[in-house]
Amino acid sequence: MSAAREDLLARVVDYYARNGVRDTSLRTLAAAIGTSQRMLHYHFGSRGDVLAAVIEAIAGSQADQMAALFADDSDPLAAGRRNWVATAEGADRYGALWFELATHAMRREPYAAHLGEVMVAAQLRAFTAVYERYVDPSRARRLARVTVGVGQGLLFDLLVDGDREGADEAAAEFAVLVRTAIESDGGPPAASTSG
Amino acid sequence: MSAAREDLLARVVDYYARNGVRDTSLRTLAAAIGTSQRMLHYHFGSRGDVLAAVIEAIAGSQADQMAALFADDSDPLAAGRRNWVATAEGADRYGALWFELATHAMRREPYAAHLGEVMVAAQLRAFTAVYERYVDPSRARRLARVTVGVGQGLLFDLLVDGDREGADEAAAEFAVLVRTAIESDGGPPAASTSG
DNA sequence: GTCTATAACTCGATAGAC
DNA sequence: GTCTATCGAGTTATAGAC
Repeated sequence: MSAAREDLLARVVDYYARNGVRDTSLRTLAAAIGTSQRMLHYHFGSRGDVLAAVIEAIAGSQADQMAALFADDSDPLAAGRRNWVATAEGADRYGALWFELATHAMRREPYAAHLGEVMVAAQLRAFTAVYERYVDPSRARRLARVTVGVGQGLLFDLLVDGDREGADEAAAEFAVLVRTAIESDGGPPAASTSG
Repeated sequence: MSAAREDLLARVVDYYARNGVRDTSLRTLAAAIGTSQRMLHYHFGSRGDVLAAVIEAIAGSQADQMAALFADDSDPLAAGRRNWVATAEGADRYGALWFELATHAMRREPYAAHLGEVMVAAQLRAFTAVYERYVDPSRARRLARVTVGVGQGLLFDLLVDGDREGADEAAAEFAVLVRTAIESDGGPPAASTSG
């Protein structure tokens, strides 16, 4: 994986993020990012291989971001807040591409399997681990799925209607709902060594 | 709008729902639904006009479904439950198309403006009206946005990982969160004539 | 309204020099 | 690694008979 390829890939991702994947030919793409159609074939292979490389890049950086957001677990519930802030900040740039690529995973395209895993399963695991500090494992799983859903859904609505303030307020409201639920819950069955 | 066109449109929607819009040429589409490329042009116009007609059809039936789901307001909170059931039932058939078309609204394509309105604004209004029976208008708006987001987000996760049972459980868990929040809330500021 | 045929164009992919 | 040139297939859209 040469430096030239890395450089090219970054520009391809940026172009797709701004313009979408659909209706973008290799010709148009190459001209827009200052390279030639020939170079795209040379570095990536077919058009599908370009898309696959983009999807892998997005999946990879999403995984990295997740790891960073959940690294500091001194205040586990804050991970949810940090996760939403990061999501909303990247919305303008990567939001629409996020959903467009997600549809590839939904249609079970093999090259998008890893992305699907990162988009849902990885997040579910992370939030389940967080909630298991406060409630029993079964409810932790349910709360995790709701939380991941809220993240995806608020991003969806934000991208469609552009109401960032409303989205932020809703995220805060959800945090209240979760805190209330956890506080009135009996807590995890086993003893937890809270840090 | 002739009966032939209506009939054709229904088949186009069905094909797009099963196969996606991208990478589908008019030739392929026409052959698959038992018509000719010429007829698509005749009834709809350009390829873009076909897509616009599909989007309008989806927006229209979504609006109809919403109206039906919120018509019976004897138990307002049940609307959320009915909404989720309807969403999950249609997931396999229309879920991926829903998100694919949503990206057109996110990119502010003019022909998708109405769809965006139906996908978010209309739902926000409906759920805000529901919650205003229980809490003050400001919190009702926030809860409505969370609720709409949960619907979109749980559908997203369901389509990506296929876990219908997990999605249903999460929807039920969210209903518990909302009920708890409403019960511990002071209620709406003005007197409400509860039915 | 429906058909066949085709014009005019763009696409992905490759050839081959440097 | 990067360029220009091009092949062959596939695309939208239209023409024109019935």
